[in-house]
Parts: sequence; C-alpha cells; structure tokens
Amino acid sequence: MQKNETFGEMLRKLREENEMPLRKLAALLDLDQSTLSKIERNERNPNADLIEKISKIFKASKKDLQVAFLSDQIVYKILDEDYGVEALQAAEDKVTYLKKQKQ
Amino acid sequence: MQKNETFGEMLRKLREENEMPLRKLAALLDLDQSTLSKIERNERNPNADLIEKISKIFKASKKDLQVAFLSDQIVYKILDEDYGVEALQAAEDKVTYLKKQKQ
DNA sequence: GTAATTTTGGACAATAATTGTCAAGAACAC
DNA sequence: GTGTTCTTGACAATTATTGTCCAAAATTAC
Repeated sequence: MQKNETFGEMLRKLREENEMPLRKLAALLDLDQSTLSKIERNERNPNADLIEKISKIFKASKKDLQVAFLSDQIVYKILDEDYGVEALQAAEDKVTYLKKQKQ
Repeated sequence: MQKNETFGEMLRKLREENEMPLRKLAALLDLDQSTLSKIERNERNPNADLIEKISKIFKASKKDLQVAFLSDQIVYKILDEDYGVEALQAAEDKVTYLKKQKQ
C-alpha cells in the first residue's frame, strides 16, 4: 500500500490492477459510473459501505481502505483551517481519553 | 485551559466565569438562546465564526477555542469507526505531506 | 482515418442534514 | 406565588448531499 494515498487513488489503482472497466465496477458496486469516476478522482465522497464491497471484490485490505477513507475526510476538514495540525493532535488526545473512559 | 475539554465546555466555563447569562451571550453572538444552550452541551455544532466573536467578548485565546472546536469535529467523525485512531495518524501524515508539497 | 469503448462533466430532481426560530416546560432564587 | 435562567422539542427554511441521466471528451481498437 502506498502511503499518503487518497481513497480514490487506492480504488483506481485496485481497479486498474484488476483490469476492470469503471463501468463494470460501478455495476458491481451498484452506483452510477459517473459517480464512481468522481469518487476515484476525489470529487465526491464515497459511502462508508463501499469499503466492504470493494474489499470483497478485489480481496483488498479492509483496514487500509477504511484508514484511507477516514483520513481523507479528516484531512479535508482541517487542511485549510488555522491550527489544523494542533487540532489533530488534540483530537488524538481526546480519543485516547474517551476510549479509556469507556472501559 | 483544561485539556480534553469540548468546545461547548470551554464556552460554558468562559461564560460562567464572566457571570454572563446565556440569554445575554446569545444576544451578543446574535443567535437564539436555545441554540447557544445546545452548543454548550454539544448538541449542536457551533459555526466557525463563533470563535472570533467569543474570543473578543471574553478576551480568550482564539487558538485554544479553534483547537477545541476542530478537534471536537474530528473526534465526532471517527469515535465510533473502526481504525479511527489509525486514521488520525494517517491524516497527520497526509497533512504533513501536503503542507510540504505546497511550499 | 472511423468506430467502439471508456471516462468525464454538467445539469437536475430527490433526499437528507443543518440552521434558525419559536413556545412551552423545568429548575432555581426570591 | 413571581421573576429569571436554562433546556427541550417541534417546526419550517435553508443548505448540502446523493443518485441519475445524458452528452461531450478522451482513449483504445481496428
């Protein structure tokens, strides 16, 4: 897995490695081909349940897909914000704290 | 500043330290008091421009407010997701990578 | 070159999410 | 009791997202 890859890039790579036309993958995923095209180029957000389907079709790592998917969303949210990096760090702390609480 | 505090908690603390009624702060912020009440209890998302106003009213750190605000949004997004913590780490890497590219 | 196939772009309605607003209720002090 | 503050829920208005279609553009095969 390439690092710093977006979900769309991962997906396109998987698809091309498997020499599957976009049109066909779209059918398998039950979505419009133009929508899939946009997802691969990060113009649209994928649905979370795409991950499940894609990992099955291409026997790809669900974790890698999920991490790429979620991290894209996070990056999108903070990239142009002031103190985005600091917020990421703070978010980590908060999550750690909350997960500890839940135990 | 208390760590692991939500934006709402920060705001409420600021308001109470300054002994300002919710109704009055709502007026200053130009929003409905019920909305402000919900923001303080993290039932609603604040607008980004609240931060500016609040930091002026209470002479509070804009950075602290912004970090609390953004990190809340991130936490909310990933808390119940699989591999949320891994995604946070990946997001950091991506942001670092992208910021470097931009130079 | 043409034809076939694949991908992309833009428009659009349907649906979902967010926002602002209101009024009534709960909690507390006096 | 009255007055004040805060919370709750409901609702319409606005905004964002989603799915769908189709034609234009790009790519590939012949």
